Amino acid sequence: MPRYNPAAIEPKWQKYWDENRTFVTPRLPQGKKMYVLDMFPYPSGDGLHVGHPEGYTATDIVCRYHRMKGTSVMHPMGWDAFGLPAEQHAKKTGTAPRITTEQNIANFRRQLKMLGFSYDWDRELATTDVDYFRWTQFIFLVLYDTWFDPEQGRGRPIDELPLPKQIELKEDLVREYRDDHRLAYQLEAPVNWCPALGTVLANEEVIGGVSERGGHPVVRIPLRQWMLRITAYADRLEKDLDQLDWSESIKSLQRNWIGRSEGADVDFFIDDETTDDGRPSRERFTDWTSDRDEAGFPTKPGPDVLRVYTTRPDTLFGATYMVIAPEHPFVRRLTQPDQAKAVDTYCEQAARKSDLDRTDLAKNKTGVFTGSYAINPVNGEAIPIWVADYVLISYGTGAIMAVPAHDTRDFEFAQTFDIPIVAVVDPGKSTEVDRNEVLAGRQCSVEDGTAINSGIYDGLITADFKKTITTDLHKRGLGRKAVNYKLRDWLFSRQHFWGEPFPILHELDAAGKPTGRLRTVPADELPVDLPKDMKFDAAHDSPEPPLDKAPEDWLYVTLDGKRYKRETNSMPQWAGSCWYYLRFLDPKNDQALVDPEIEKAWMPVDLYVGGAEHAVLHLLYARFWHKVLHDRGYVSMDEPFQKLVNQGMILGEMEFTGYQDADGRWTSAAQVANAADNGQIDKRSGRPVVPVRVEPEAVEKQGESFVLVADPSIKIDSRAYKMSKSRGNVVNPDEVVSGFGADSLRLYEMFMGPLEAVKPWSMDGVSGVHGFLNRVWRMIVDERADELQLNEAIEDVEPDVDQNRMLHKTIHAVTQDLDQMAFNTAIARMMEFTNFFLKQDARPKSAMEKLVLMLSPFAPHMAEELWQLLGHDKTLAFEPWPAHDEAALREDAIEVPVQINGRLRAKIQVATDADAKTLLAAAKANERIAELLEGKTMVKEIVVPGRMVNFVVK
RNA sequence: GCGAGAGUGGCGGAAUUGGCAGACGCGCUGGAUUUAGGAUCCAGUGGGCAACACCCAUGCGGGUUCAAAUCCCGCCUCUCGCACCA
Repeated sequence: MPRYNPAAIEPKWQKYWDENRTFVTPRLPQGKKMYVLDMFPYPSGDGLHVGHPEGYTATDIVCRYHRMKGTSVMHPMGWDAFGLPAEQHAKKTGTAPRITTEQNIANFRRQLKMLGFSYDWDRELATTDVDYFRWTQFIFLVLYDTWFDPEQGRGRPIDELPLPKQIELKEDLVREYRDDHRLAYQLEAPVNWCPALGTVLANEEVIGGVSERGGHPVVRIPLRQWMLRITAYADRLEKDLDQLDWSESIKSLQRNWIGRSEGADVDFFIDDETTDDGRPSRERFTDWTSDRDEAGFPTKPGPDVLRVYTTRPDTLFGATYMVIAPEHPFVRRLTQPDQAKAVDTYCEQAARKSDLDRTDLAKNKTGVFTGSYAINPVNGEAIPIWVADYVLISYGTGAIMAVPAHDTRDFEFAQTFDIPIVAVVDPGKSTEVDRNEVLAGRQCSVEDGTAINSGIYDGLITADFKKTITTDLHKRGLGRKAVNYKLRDWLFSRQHFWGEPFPILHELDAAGKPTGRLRTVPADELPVDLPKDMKFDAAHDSPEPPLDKAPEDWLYVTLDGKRYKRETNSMPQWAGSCWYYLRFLDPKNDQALVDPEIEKAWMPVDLYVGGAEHAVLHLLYARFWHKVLHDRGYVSMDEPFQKLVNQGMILGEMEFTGYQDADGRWTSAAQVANAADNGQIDKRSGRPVVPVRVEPEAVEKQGESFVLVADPSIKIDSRAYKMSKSRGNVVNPDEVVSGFGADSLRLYEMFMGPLEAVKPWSMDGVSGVHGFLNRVWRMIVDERADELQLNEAIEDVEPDVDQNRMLHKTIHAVTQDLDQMAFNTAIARMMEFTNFFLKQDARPKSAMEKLVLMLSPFAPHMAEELWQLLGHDKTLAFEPWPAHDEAALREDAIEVPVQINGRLRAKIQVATDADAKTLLAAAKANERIAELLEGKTMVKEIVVPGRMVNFVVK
């Protein structure tokens, strides 16, 4: 088989690596270590997608490269295998989720092996393995057993939680107090229950009050849930980003999500007793302030105040009303009888809306007046308290002071309800707003500026004002500096079968009702496996988890004479992926989640590659767990992923789209607008049009855009779309491998462009790199012979100077590119090498060997085959990476551009090390330059040795 | 609206950080070989031009500099994320 035949050599070498256990990693690294991790896939029924091999090829190249540089490399692979699709499949077909999952894993494993990745398959694991989720459950117990000590800034065992004196000896109170501090706690939280689908939906699956799939009504009902107190770690999760080698854009996504803000908590006096006009009395307010003056600012607000959080304490004098969220506990209390009906109706409506609906209706502010007033602590003025759903109960204190002059939302609200607008910040000269309009209260300005209408604070600039007033409020016991986060606690339970069961038992009383007392399943009795034989209903009629219908012998447990019911919620898919990188290090350990010695030797993950879709949640959750495990002494470092790279999405092939109406008449793409019914119309005629795929031949570029060749007045859209089944532009790796081979697929995915960029697929591009591999093959192999043998141009001779220079230039460039993960340019370098040596009649064997070694991380199958042909009897996986020789790079002469007034006019040949003087002389001696300089006045001569010469003349 | 990133030939993309714009690949054009080509080889290929002279050209408009894709200012467009977070 003298022709390059990937279908034969790829399986051959895959078998070789398997049988020789080439990539099995030792327990502990020997010498320098490198832990390279891929985000493990969810093994869907559709199989691998060309997006998967992109990141996997990149990490495989890095691993193979570093092995050749003598590093101990850890490179495992596994499966994020819990998830809803297998459960839905079970409901439809009756096939148990475990069966479906195993089939899908087998398919994924086959596809990954087909691509020749150098994973240590002995470490393979799935989050659904009972031996694995035993430790996921164990970590849950750690979370349950931990409270966050804000003073030390770390998680500590719950029995170290200091107890307030008054509860010390009361068992039930102690229990409650502890439960209130655990990192894992229970909460009644609303879920989206869809009776028609018989399932609980995630927020993003509910659109406009109905399910995304099928459009069935969804109701929000409260359900007991498990929560994880990730907010306790918000500060560390944000700060520690600084020490990580992640792209700024991912860090900023995380920072954004955590959403730290600094401001102040401020108490506004409210009172059940009011004067005739319905406002709190002056005297009682004065008494309150003097009380506060003595007692200071209380940690928890009492019933006599409405506490707000603000990032703009400098605008306190401009607060003309207050707003509390419809769910605020004071709503009822503050509502005056004549407002009761309006407030009730409003709150009821708000309760029915999902968070999403509330924000969708952002355009118009709604709200109702409660009839009550609060007193602004800085100026003693009584201001009305409203209820409005633009204030969220889940952020800050669920109540705000509204400063319409300097907050756009408050401004809109105040305009709608005709509430006074008082400017307290003079924006000065501003490009954003009209200063006079702002001062008159007709325009809103959120900019910093100078304080006005603010009593003794007038004249202060915003930043100083904030500091000063926060200190003053604190002194008078009216407020305090505060920090808030957008990050919410993590809703950690799902009403699904196919997830990790919680190791939690609920105590039952004699009547079989829960007493509210919990008991954990002891760590040494884990795992809690899922019940084996469970029937699945296509839908069930209650939002309770499916495990509620588990067989009784699973569901009920009797311990120490007490009866318990198992927790029937299951953990979310995130749970298993939160710590898999630790288990890979020690996957068979049945004594610990990971042996500390091994953990210390291999962690942290030196390179983590995956899609940007996990930029926020997965990475945040995993970092959170890692920090808890660190605080509790299970792992040595407090960040798991040192370097993170996100591969860009691979889009479908470029498409040209034109628009036609029902009669087949074209409409220019520039004229197309979205119609109300999701369709598209011609803006001018109003006729509906439909997108039509246009062949590339029918299109040409004209100026900035593409137009129809047949009618250049018709503009055509050109873009690549995300691959999707519905668009029919999905590329299947199996297809590419059978057409071109795995090496071509790998090479193409790396050659497309920078790893992190979003890029469109092109089958022609695959055939392009396939052609390159063919040329490499022909450069080394005698294609005309019947037997596999070396090309007769391969000779056992020293390279000549030019050949040697090309060789070492290539080594130098490829090595540098690999260090920077610039795979596309590394491949280009090897193409140049190949183009050069194909023209050489004598190809030194040593040079060919070095190319094969450099190519091996990219196209390992072909490289192994050629390496063998070049006379080696074992794998090249551990051959030393070629080193370049600086001396070989030297050129005798170089070409230097000569410019006149910055324009290229000639190129001269000079010695490589020519100094400025020589260079200048050579430039002036050039015929063309001399001619052009004739009769001109020299203003300046710029000479950069080895680079260029520029004459500035008049 | 806020945040991040990006705009370079027909297409994907290079450009050692201010120093010859367009490496490498695709596509296209011409030629060679071939029964044939979606195989292989050779040559060409940013635009204008008879021209290898010259002019224009890195989203647009200014600026700094001997010199700008690269630095500064102001716009425009696209992609992604967040979205009433007080």
